[in-house]
Amino acid sequence: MLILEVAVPRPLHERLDYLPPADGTLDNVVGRRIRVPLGKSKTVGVALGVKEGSNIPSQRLRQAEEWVDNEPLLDAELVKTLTWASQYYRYPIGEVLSSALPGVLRRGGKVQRGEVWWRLDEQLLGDATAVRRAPRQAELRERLLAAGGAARYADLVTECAAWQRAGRELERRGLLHRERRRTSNMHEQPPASSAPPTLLDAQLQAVEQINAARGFQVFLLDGVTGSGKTEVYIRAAEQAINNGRQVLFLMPEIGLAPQLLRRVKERLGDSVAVLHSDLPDVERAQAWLAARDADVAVVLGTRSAVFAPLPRAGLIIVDEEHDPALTQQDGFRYSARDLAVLRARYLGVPIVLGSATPSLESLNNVASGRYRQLALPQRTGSAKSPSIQVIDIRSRPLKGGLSAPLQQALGRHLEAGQQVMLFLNRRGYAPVLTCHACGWIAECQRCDARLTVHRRAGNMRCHHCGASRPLPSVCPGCGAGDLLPLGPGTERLEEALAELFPQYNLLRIDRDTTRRRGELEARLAAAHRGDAQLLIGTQMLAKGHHLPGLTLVAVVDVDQGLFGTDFRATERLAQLVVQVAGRAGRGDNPGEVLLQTRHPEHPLLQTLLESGYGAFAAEHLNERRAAGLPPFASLALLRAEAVDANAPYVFLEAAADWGASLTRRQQYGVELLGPVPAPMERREGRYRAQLMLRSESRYMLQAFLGDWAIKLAGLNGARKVRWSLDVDPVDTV
DNA sequence: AGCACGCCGACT
DNA sequence: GTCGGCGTGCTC
Repeated sequence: MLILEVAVPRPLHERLDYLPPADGTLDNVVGRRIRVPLGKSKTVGVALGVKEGSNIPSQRLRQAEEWVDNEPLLDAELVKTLTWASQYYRYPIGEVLSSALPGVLRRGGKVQRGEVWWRLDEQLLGDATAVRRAPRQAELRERLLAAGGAARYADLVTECAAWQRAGRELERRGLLHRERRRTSNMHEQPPASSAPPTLLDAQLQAVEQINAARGFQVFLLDGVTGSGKTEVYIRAAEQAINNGRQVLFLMPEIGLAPQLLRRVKERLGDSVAVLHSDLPDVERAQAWLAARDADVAVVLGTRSAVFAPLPRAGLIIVDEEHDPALTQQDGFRYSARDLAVLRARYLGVPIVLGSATPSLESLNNVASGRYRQLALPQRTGSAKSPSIQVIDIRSRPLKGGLSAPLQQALGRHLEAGQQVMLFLNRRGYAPVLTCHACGWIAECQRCDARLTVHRRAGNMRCHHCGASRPLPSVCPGCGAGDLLPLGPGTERLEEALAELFPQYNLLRIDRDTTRRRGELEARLAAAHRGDAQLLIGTQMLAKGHHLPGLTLVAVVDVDQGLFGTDFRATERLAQLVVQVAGRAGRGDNPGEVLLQTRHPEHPLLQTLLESGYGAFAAEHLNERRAAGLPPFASLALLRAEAVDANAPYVFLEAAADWGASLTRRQQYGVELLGPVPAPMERREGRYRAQLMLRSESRYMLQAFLGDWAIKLAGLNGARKVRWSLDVDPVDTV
């Protein structure tokens, strides 16, 4: 008797066996969605195989209801990749499949293919009398005429929101028609644009090597900021597309997409699907299906786009490969970069990992010969590398966090008509509020953290749980006055700069000023136009933005990252400093970078400034080797949290005991470290602890996890905590 | 994850 | 006597 193996969206590590549905054959079942009964309800699963007979007693077997798809939605490669990911990250296969599929498809829905277009009725083509008295409608008609009579609805309403009503009105009068068009323009030639830039030698060589690759090969494109990595990606993509192949382009943040998207469309044509998790459900499904049907040549997206189907794959690109945002941090925890490499292998295509500050993992893979390095050591055009200097702020008076030398430098660049950027990874007005009289400090009730003062909003907020309280007017500790905000935040920085340089325009870019949709893009565009001379920002300003007028970049407080608890803290800081510095001097004028610190002699700063990121990385790799840390060892982290302070330990002790008994039975060479409290023990009212697993061998760690992880859910106390297992954790916090 | 089953406390 | 608390187990 033939049995169907189905992965259902439940936290089950096994597939479930079903009798085949009454309808249809059993050819080509893998990757097809199927409606099945489950417990009292029904659900949609994905068929993963057919087999003869089942271990489940036949009276307990239930019959699958019906196929959702006539042909596989997920192709063999994607099923293989997802199955591997489920095994490696120890996450239930059904949930892994769920996270790969856009919501609509996951729920068994079908999506209308193609996009909505608006087409002018013939009556309106040559004759404008019908819209004579309606300026919006006339405008829309002009726009559509210019596009040859029809355009994408989505493009039109983003261009001008008022056209939505105008169009509806025309539609009502039968002067405009709504229709669906499938993209199907995979080989449409891009519009002839301005001549592509001439490549530097190093860029040319990189492109040639990528284009010469036959089959799977990993390239690490190690290019200093401003060295033209994007141009290399585009040239390599161009060749893949010309060969009728698809390109997957991953980047850490969708905030970087608009600039890139424009460039990609300009050079590679309109055949691009954008795929990220903020997209409305239906659009996501359409983009996903467009990739699956090879209607698009380029799939551009954030980490979840690594699960886009690529039936005609030719090349994968991962930009900013070092960026932790490429790693999913909750639920199904995976590294999009690592899975992209796996997919490239399964698909037999080259993959390019690009960064100005490659991860130590990737550099080590270059050293061991697994990856091939493509170096771009020079900036393009006339841009020179910026000079980097440290300002020792010990015993210097600070105004809003700014030392006198920094203030002078700011004045100098501003007077020369240039832009300056101040980088401070701390939103709000001040990170601490204290009482001058009694030493009281504003703390979060639910986390081991201080409350940040947000002066403009008139409250104090916890940046870890989001709790908010009004700013007290007198000290809640002693009832006296004197409440003092300590330390700088971006809001305070803004205040100080407005006072110091009132004649210049200021633009602050952090999560507080860019909460609304499109606000980040708007502010970046304003920065680009030069509307503001002073730019203030957090982390989000550090990445990839090209601002030609910017000549001075200052890191207000480098020390924040210097003594982090995580073993990757120094790597992160080095990457941050180099990336931030890379924003300066990308036009014709040389850039200057200033770092304020209380530890000018810190070896990280010394190495980084004197010898650069490469030397830092080499040195740091040696330290990692000596300490037995990744990439010279593999880690997994079991986390647990609960309202009851003891509950995490009950569970983690049980897990550690179970692990120890396993290692006694068989020599896995896996060390169990802990349980220990998490670096911020209490968060959102829950106590958190963790158990670290370490092994010299990834293979042995995997073998161990195979035996160990499967039983975690059944351990003593497992149901009293929230727990999660993180394989290859990006941070141990 | 849902959902039911099951076994002990305070209510119409 | 029952309503409901959430601990435990199962989903083919």
